[in-house]
Amino acid sequence: MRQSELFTKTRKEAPKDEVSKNAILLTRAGFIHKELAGVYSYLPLGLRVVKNIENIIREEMNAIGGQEVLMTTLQDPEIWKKTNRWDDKVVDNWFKTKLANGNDLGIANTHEEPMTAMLTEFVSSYKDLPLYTYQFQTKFRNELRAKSGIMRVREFLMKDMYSFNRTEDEFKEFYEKCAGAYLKIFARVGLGEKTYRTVAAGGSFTTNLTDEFQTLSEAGEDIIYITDESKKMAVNKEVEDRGGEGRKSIEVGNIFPYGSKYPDAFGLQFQDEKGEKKSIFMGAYGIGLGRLMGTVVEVLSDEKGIVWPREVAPFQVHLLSLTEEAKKLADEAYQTLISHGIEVLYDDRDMRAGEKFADADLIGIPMQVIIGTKALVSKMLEVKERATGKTEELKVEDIINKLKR
RNA sequence: CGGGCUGUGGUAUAACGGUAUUACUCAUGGCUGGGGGUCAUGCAACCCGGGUUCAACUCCCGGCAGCCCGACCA
Repeated sequence: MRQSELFTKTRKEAPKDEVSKNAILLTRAGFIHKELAGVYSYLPLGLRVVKNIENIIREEMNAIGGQEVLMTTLQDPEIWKKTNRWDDKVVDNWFKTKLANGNDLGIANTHEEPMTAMLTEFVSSYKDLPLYTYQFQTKFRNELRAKSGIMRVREFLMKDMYSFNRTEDEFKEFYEKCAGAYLKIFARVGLGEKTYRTVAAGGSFTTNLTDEFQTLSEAGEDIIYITDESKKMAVNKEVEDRGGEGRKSIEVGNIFPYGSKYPDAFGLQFQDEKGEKKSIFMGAYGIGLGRLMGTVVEVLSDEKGIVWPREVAPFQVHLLSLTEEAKKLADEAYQTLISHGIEVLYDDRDMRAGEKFADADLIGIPMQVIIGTKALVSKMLEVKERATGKTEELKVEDIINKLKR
């Protein structure tokens, strides 16, 4: 798209109410807008990143047999009472509201209960299993204190998958498969080097140990000990306090074995080949999309701004037209690139070169194509890699080939 | 939820018991044109309520909001 038409604009100064790097850069670059503490809107550039992350996750979830659904934000309290999780004393971060008739209504903070309850309508035989459902859905959690920009918020988009298996072995097999899919996701969003599968305590509703995926970052709230660098394994300090050199990290995903607690609570069971009723083994698998986006910014940005990895960047190419004379050539390059299906942010604004460079570095699109007086003479385009600053001279066709590869 | 700090144009800030500074943004025009350039003109603000006072953005009380530390975090 043409940047002259983009309604957001960049800022030189950090907002005074943000301290975290992710919120400062994302706000300055025009990706997000804060509505309330811990409540952020996503602007065109930010939404593109979220959608890219969503698509990566969707591909990996589909690859392991996930079926996408979309469940509701408004939830029936009766469902939650069955597992004793409606009471504020048990789950204290509920947002709740009431119907016009005065009845209580829950506002989604997770979906174990409604998902399990819904499936009683469809699952009753061993032939119906295994089943893996997932969704991208907004969760609301009444955190006592929102903090760290988009890392810990009260309203956020989450991918939550739920697994339903016939046997514990079948469940474990899937659990490992999903762990593998998670590592692929984190690698694709550019965090592979720094992300570890981490043994953690399960929290209030799971007695078992669970697995978290932790990305090393000074902005993190957790501390992990790396147990095997080559296998990317670690253990959370909350499980095993060794002292010594823990590393700060951000929890970018988690997977939980639930056993049969939730399915049994709703009578979600199946009949095996012999007609016997059996319990279902359940698991849950979460990734917060906003937190993942914030983590990418925390880990990969530099002093000039954000550095998006290729697969999550809002555009593939940032085309900069530096002078009035270069405009015609830049227009042609823009048309050629988009006609080949390449997503281009075209800085066609009437501004000085310095400001365009600064904006491009702040916004962080991985490839910058710069058209100024140099290009008019050589007929070659200057291609600059945002991450390294390296430049090379290429023809438009070469750029297209490079991106298609 | 406990403790601390802070609320001034769209953004970031200054000063003051007598209605408000500067910069950026924005608008118009000039010079400029490869790393947020420059000159001129202009638009635009004191979180809300109460109190003290001749007079409150300023002091006091209450509220609301934001940030930080801690606790919490399926």
